Amino acid sequence: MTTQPGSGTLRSRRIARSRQRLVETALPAFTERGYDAVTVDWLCDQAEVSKRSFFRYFDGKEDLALTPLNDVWRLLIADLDTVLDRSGPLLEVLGEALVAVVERMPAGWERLAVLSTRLSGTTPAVDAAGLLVCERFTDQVVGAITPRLPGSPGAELSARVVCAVAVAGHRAAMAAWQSGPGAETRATRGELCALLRESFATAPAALEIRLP
Amino acid sequence: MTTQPGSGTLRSRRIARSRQRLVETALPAFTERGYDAVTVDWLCDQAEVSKRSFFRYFDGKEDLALTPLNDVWRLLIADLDTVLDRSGPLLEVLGEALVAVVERMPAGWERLAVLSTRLSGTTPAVDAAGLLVCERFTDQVVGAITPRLPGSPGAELSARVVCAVAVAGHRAAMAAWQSGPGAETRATRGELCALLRESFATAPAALEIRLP
DNA sequence: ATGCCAAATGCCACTGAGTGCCAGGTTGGT
DNA sequence: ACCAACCTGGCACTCAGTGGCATTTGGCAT
Repeated sequence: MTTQPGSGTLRSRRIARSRQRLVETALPAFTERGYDAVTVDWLCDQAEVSKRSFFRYFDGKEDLALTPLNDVWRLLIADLDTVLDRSGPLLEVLGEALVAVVERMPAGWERLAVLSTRLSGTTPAVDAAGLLVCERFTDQVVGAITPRLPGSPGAELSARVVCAVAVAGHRAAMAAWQSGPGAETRATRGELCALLRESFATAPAALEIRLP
Repeated sequence: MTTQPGSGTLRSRRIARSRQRLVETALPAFTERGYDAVTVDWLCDQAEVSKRSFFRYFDGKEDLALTPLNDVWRLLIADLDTVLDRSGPLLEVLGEALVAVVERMPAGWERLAVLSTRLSGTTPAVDAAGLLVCERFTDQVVGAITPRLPGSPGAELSARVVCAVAVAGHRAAMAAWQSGPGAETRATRGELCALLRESFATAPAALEIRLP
């Protein structure tokens, strides 16, 4: 978790700082020396955390690599009940909520998010883990939405389809954002939000696409 | 690969038989004793294949577990150029091609496909690997379609969205198919194709879904 | 301040996936 | 029959991830 310093108990702040230190160490190292070449043992050494604690903080090496991205989804999941109280097309609601969550991420999130996105573009294991998190998000949405749309047959499939589109839009936006020149230092949150809005606005028309 | 016996050279038939033996051994074992409890070493022992060869036949343990499902996507990818020569809405074209590929799978495919689907429902690592294969399918479609739709801006995003919907429809259909009573022995290919057609037909309307 | 308890930590040994290397065997073509 | 290419098995190795347990430490009530 990318947590603001100074919140919660001393204990939880220590944990947050350790996690933060690991992420700050890992992402640049992965980028420079390659994901496989950077071992968990080395990272633990650098961040002065025992390997055992590492696996208490993160679900695994991929989870560490995806922290900035996963934080977004986790936060969105945490807010789901509030988000789904709004009315309107589900895809729009999810899109706006996603933008809102991105805007709420802590300062400096951009730099790590860029590295994380690039990493999932180059490292299949990381990409797979990221897709899994998105799928879990979908499950949460389905679980939260079915009771809200009583008696509508096929609501589950519809929710899944909408989430799939949302995830695809998110991935496309992240890919475009990350690929800008000098993105690792210059990519701004405003640009990302604009890309996200654009993806979500364009997506519905995509189903019309025809082969000539 | 679930390959028909008797095709190709002696060498490739040996390989196909070894792969087949591994899959036939693995999927029931995974189901009965649990994915983690069944080790690669044990499987190699059973199928009389060296561990070294195992990793030459499969990309990993997950790839083995997903063989029946992955075969479908791989075959679809192999046929992509032919498939995309048709005209009409991309989603429909992909849907029909998917059904056609399923119908072409070798006899007895159903039994293993059911086990494989269940496995990805219960084992996150397997599910993640499955999602990755679908994502690679998407990449292939994007790569094949961009040159065919010259000068249409946003064609890439559109293709990705359509593939995401196709994948979601496929997953929903497989989940429904596999969950039928006694599916491990009684699930028929006809049922699956019907479910697939239904998913693909219903999907476009899903984007209209609204919150009250 | 003090002392207790639950939670966090570190350490060590262990399992299991996956790989590099190489020597020997099999196959298919000529 | 022979050769080159490819396949195979075996072995040792790395590294991710876990179980168990003794120890520390922050939180909190007194």
